[in-house]
Amino acid sequence: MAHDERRLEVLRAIVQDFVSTNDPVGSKALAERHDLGVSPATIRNDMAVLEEQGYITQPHTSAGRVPTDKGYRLFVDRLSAVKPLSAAERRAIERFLDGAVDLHDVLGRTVRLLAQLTRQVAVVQYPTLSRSAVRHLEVVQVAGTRLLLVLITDTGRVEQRVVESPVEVDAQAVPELRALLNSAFAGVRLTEAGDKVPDLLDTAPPHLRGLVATVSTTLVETLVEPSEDRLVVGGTANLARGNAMEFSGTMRPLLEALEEQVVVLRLMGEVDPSTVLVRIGEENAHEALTGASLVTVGYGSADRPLGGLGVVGPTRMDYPGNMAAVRAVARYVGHLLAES
Amino acid sequence: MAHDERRLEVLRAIVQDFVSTNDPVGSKALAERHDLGVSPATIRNDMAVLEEQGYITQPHTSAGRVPTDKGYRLFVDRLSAVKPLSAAERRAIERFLDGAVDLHDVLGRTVRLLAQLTRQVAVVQYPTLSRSAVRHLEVVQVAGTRLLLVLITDTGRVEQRVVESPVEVDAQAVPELRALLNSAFAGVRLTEAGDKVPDLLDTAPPHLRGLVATVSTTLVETLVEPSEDRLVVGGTANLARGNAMEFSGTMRPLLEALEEQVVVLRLMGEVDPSTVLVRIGEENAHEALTGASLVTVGYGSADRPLGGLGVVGPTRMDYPGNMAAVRAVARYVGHLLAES
DNA sequence: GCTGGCACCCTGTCCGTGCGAGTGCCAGCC
DNA sequence: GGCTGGCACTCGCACGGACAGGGTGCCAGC
Repeated sequence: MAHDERRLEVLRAIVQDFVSTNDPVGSKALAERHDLGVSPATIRNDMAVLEEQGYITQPHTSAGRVPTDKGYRLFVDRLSAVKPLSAAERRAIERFLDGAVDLHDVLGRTVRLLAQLTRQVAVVQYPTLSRSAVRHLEVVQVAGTRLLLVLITDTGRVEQRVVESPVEVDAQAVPELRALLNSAFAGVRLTEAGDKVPDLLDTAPPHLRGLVATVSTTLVETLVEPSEDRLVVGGTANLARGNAMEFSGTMRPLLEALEEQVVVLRLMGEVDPSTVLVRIGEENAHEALTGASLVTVGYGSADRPLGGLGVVGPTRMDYPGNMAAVRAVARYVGHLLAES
Repeated sequence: MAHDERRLEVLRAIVQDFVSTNDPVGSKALAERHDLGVSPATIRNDMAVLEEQGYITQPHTSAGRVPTDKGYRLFVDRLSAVKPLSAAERRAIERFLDGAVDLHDVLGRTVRLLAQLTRQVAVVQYPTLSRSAVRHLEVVQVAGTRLLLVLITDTGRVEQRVVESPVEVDAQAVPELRALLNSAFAGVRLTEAGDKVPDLLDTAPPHLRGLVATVSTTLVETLVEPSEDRLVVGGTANLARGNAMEFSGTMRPLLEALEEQVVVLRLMGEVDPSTVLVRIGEENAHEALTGASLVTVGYGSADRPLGGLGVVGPTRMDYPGNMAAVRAVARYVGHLLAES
């Protein structure tokens, strides 16, 4: 029905105008700025219906309309096309990310890049340990009973743990231990590391057995557990951008949630590399994130997801632009980490 | 002269009142809340002198007085005693920091602890590489021509670099290379690593010489250079605390400076473990930090400084309290890292 | 050198008014 | 039936004047 059709067109126009101006948008302005082919009065009628259906609302009587969360949702789902990035932006991505020296650097650059591209707060999850495999294990003795265990994963991540041995460790035993651990764990996914322990204990020479048990317990315990996921956050200065702060109340709860990390990480957990996920306002089901939207996507390949990244900003954000930026950056980072 | 004496007492009272209430403080309120033994009129005279000398100022005619940067400086230097921490706070420090599993964790906890203790933004510098020594070097081949170099320092820090070799690397050569590097560099301060290279090249067996040259060049180049210093920032949510934002304009430049890191790191460079350094407002000589004060101190021992930590907040902050907290935390972290 | 008193200044607040933006509704037109 | 122009109505906001309160500077007196 051409009828409904136009109504959606009106909604799209409202979202676009409101995102770019931050003013509630009225029927007259809409008619002027968009070729809707109808008069303001007609638009008013459509608006009344849209409001009835819960897609828009007026902050107070006799002000323009503002999209609701539901309105943004419809916009994202049906009314927007992902905006392709400009050539300059593509180039910026390459230039920014090339020349990173290590994982930390890659993620640091990524987060800054995303923040700059979208003018929002950017978050990047460290490649999840549980999805990676052991590339190398290193054991260094730092004191009589104390060993430093360094794990290098095939995603280039380096993890360290101190292991306290109940008995003095013979310096001779360290290279043996290293060899044993590597032959047992090299190439093994961290999630499956636990399964290898019995085998390892069987094959270990008797004089090392105690030590191997201690070390592999720590290894499995601390590294299989995915709680250690970390998050890199950047561009928080963008929160303070809108002169009249965009967020309803203060932005403090948001800053707190970002530092908390756990909230955001949980949301990141559901992400996959093939689709950009958008969570709008109340959909986040977390108090601090009411009034905020997340645009997230996984990076890595479909069979080998590494983690997630995205941006968080006010619900009043440029969804198509941010979705495009997030997706493009995720692809690039995925390639970068896959080949290293 | 009892005269000057009282005038300073007035300044101290002004600073204390203003810090706790955030209202410009007037002569009458001062006389009521502090036992200065004189009448408001007298205090007014003293205030006029203090203003003349530049220690206080009035935001506008007929409002109370507010300390200037210079006033805070005098307060910090001469009028305040470092407030000892409460037993509860000491316990909190221990409880918070114990049970950290690795360096990253220690620093993360530290920054959260400091932020919580002071209700300001906290910053902690990673232990500086250039001041540490090599504990162990690990070489892992990740592809034909690509080696991953992992450096473990005696401060427990782990650094990694990818080294691209011009020629295919023989898998056999890797253990040899590792042994060579370790015997050459183990125990050597990173700053002095460069000096060892000629020796190393002399003693290296001919077939490894090219490889050793490549690797040690990368090592020295990238690791001696202190630019890689990192900063952990926490408690930014505290910036948004003051309902009427404490900072003159917006807090955006400050957030930007904190993300920039380099600005703060430069200030951290001058820090040492024996004295708490306070930089007030304009003293920071950086635009973004005008209106902000830094309280910093080094951690580590005098002969072995590791890095710096501190808090940044509005010039209107509780200097004695923050100085005490910063010092106490630095001491504890210093011990913690020294023994690991 | 301190004190009380007084005139003065300034800001923040409260209220009333006018204006403008935007709406809803209605009658008329295509 | 749907669209349009017109019109009355409703608020929010900006402007401006009045007012109270807090704070100062100065002066004369002790």
